[in-house]
Amino acid sequence: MRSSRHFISTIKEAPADAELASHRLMIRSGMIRRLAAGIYTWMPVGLRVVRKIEAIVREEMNRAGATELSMPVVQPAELWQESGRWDAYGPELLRFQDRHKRDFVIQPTSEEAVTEIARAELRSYRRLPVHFYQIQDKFRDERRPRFGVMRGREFVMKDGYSFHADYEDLQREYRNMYETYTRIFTRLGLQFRAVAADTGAIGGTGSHEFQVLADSGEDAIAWCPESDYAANIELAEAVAPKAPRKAPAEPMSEVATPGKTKCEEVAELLGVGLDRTVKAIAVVRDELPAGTPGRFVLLLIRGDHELNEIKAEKVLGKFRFARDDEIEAVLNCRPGYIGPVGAGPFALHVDRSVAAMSDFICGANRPGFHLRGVNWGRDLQEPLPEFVNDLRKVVEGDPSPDGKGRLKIQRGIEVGHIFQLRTKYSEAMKAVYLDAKGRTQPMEMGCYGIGITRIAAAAIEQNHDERGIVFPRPIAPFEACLVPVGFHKAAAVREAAEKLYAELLAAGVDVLLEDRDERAGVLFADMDLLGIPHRLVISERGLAAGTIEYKGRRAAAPENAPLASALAFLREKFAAA
RNA sequence: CGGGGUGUAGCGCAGCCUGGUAGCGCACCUGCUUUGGGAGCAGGGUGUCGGGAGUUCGAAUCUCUCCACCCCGACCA
Repeated sequence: MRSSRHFISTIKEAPADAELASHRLMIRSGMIRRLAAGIYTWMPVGLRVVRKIEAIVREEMNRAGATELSMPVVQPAELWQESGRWDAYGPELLRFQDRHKRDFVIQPTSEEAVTEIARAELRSYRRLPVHFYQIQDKFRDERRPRFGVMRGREFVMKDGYSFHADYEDLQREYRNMYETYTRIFTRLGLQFRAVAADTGAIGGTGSHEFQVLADSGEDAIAWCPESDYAANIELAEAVAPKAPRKAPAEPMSEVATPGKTKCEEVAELLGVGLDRTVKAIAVVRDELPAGTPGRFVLLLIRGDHELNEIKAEKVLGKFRFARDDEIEAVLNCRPGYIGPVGAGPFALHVDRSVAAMSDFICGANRPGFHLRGVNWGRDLQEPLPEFVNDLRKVVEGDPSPDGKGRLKIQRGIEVGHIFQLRTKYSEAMKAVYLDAKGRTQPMEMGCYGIGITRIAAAAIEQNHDERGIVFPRPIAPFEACLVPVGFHKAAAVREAAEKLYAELLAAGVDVLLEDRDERAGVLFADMDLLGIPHRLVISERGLAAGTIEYKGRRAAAPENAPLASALAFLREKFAAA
């Protein structure tokens, strides 16, 4: 490819709203251009990266025994009503009507469409297992799209769906996909970690996420250096304290804490550790009618811990945070001073750490006052076991749930997710087959996603420097570039460049010939910005000596090689990289 | 969804407070010079000042309204 014909369009200044390095660099390098919030055009250079990622994913999926098909982006509402997701998915599901006023959706994933195929085509156990996958556009009307294509609304995803006669076979395919994903992300040149994950809205049991490690990631993962434990922080269990609760040592007393509404402030005022305080988070379960006991809940979390909403939802079902006016109406106390002692109609749900505390500090349900020396059993009723649960996020240094050491916390970008769906969709949509004995059975299902376009952003997030992107070779828009200095001035340079360019192309090297009529500095800067991993420079100076200059994108300084053996030299560098 | 902010040339911004008919840098076009790390000089403005309504002799500027986009929050007791 010649740069003069490839629409290279770099800019020096990125839009002011591009926060993330990857977002900024993708704009500056001309990989993407924004069309609307969370919606981007893939420019020629960016599209090459996407296509390379797709090719690796496709190759490994095919190798793993999956079969590619392509389902419609526009899908009828009936299918989604049948699975229940028309109601369950919420506003992220983009819906519209056609000219006949019939409802449609733009697919955010394709469980329904693929199950429709499965139930029509897979009538016999003899046709199972089957694994269909597709690589194409998805649309999710994100509440807040940001970070360029990292969290865009329209994006490219590889989504695969497998159908099995029994759970054992689903588990076999799940392991197969775990290994396939590991191979894919390794080949893509990414640093990643597979972690146990929550199954979330998609449903089912058993799930792993593949997280690219990056400080800017939106997810937090907890892992144990001493074992192979790794989980999304949403899921990671905070194990119950082992030490028995200490006996009460202080009497309960009220202390004035005017203006101190946060645990941090109260702890500082009283000169005690944050882990001696308890915060009370008021929530409401709207599905319980007004007046029902348990509609208002007070969640008790240790002051130095944070609520894990996903864990709380597993215990409580759907809930929302109480409004200030609701708290005042029920407790006659404003937020900041509420607590479990005398909390009236609020049901108490207690984190395990709090249940193990004694002589703790909490709000007094009286504005401007907290209680200290509070103890379970003595000052407030000992909570029943079903009201003591794991409600908090794990923190660095917590014991690993597998008992083999202490947890570390790291941030990550979710680029892959595999699920065992079991029979959630096959039962809802009656995807059944006949087994060897002629009995009707629901199919066991798995689903497996990879965020193709997000990988491009994640790779840049993980690989960049002050001059621009540093692409891993497998996904670089070009694996090498040939930069002639004086292409439009010196016939000798042009001839040598054309000759070597033809030789590299014939050898199958994915090379960009920089034939634009620009100053050398512009060409070098652009090649660095684009992150081309290997660079060859032809110049009059070099030609006189019979040499060509080589520089790796990460290398500090260039080196020279004989022009005659440039191809062999480049191949050595490829092999070494 | 809640709070805040911003919309002026392709991009980054100034001008707005205190109304007088639009400007800077980059990019872009022309010419000359330059030519191995984002060149220099000279010339060129490519704009419904987000849309609409209002106040006014006069609105980018003041008022109202709508829209778009961005940021923060939605763990706060």
